[in-house]
Amino acid sequence: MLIATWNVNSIRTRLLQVIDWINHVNPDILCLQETKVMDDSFPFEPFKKLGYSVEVFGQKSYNGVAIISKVKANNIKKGFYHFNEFDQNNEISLDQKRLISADINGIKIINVYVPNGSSLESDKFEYKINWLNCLASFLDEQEKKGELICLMGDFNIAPSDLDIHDPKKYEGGIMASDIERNALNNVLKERLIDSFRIFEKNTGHWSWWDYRNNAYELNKGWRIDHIYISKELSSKLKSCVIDSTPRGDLRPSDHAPVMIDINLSDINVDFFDDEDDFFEI
DNA sequence: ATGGCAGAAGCATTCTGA
Repeated sequence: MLIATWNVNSIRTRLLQVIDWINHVNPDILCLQETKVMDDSFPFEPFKKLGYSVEVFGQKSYNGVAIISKVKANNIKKGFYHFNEFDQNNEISLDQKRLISADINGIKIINVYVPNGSSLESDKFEYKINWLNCLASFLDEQEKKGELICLMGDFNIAPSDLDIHDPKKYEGGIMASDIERNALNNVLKERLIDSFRIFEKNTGHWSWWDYRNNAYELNKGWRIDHIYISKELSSKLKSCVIDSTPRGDLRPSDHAPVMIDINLSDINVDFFDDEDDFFEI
């Protein structure tokens, strides 16, 4: 089963490239970030024509996430829903459309677009850290249910200096600070593993290249798009790949898609309690 | 130290991103 994540930086602008990529790669699940479109304007039809179902959580101009899957998603949740009942005014939970989750093929799929944070001195940085703390408590809730988790998306954090083309230059700055890395590790705790690092221990692998300064041509990138999986899934993981080819297209997203291949055959499908979580393989 | 490039909104220019 192929599971992919891609920050497309506007789904309407990138539509043909995304459809083309799906036709080439044939993913089972594709999580999108920065769709930048309200739900009623999302281009559903091209995906439905290819046999995919689409779940969206969008807003005007900014942010926006979507889950595109061959098997229809169950138990779709938008935002940090676990806060909503007791924290109606929490802008972290309700304002910016940055998280959508669903159960697909016995796995809890969590698609996130983590705030960028601008700079360490910015109010947006505080928002980023608060948002990550909310994500940590969201995962605490999921963990209580004992689900297999695949948490993926644009994290806007390089987990280590190996994930930055020039770590000295960006040391301690946005996407590279200890504060962000600690907040990320608090989300992951001991329960989630970086799929990419199971296979690749070296530097030089990027998922994002700045539009400016010829960064892609000079291969000056960062690895900030990640797929984290439950420990129980890691033994079933066959590969994790960053496909940088779409970044070389005309008018590309500044991010490349990342994907994993999981051997689904021996996952226990009785995992979920809810009856409507049963599915066909 | 600064700006550079791109997208959306909306029609000149600003806001946001990373």
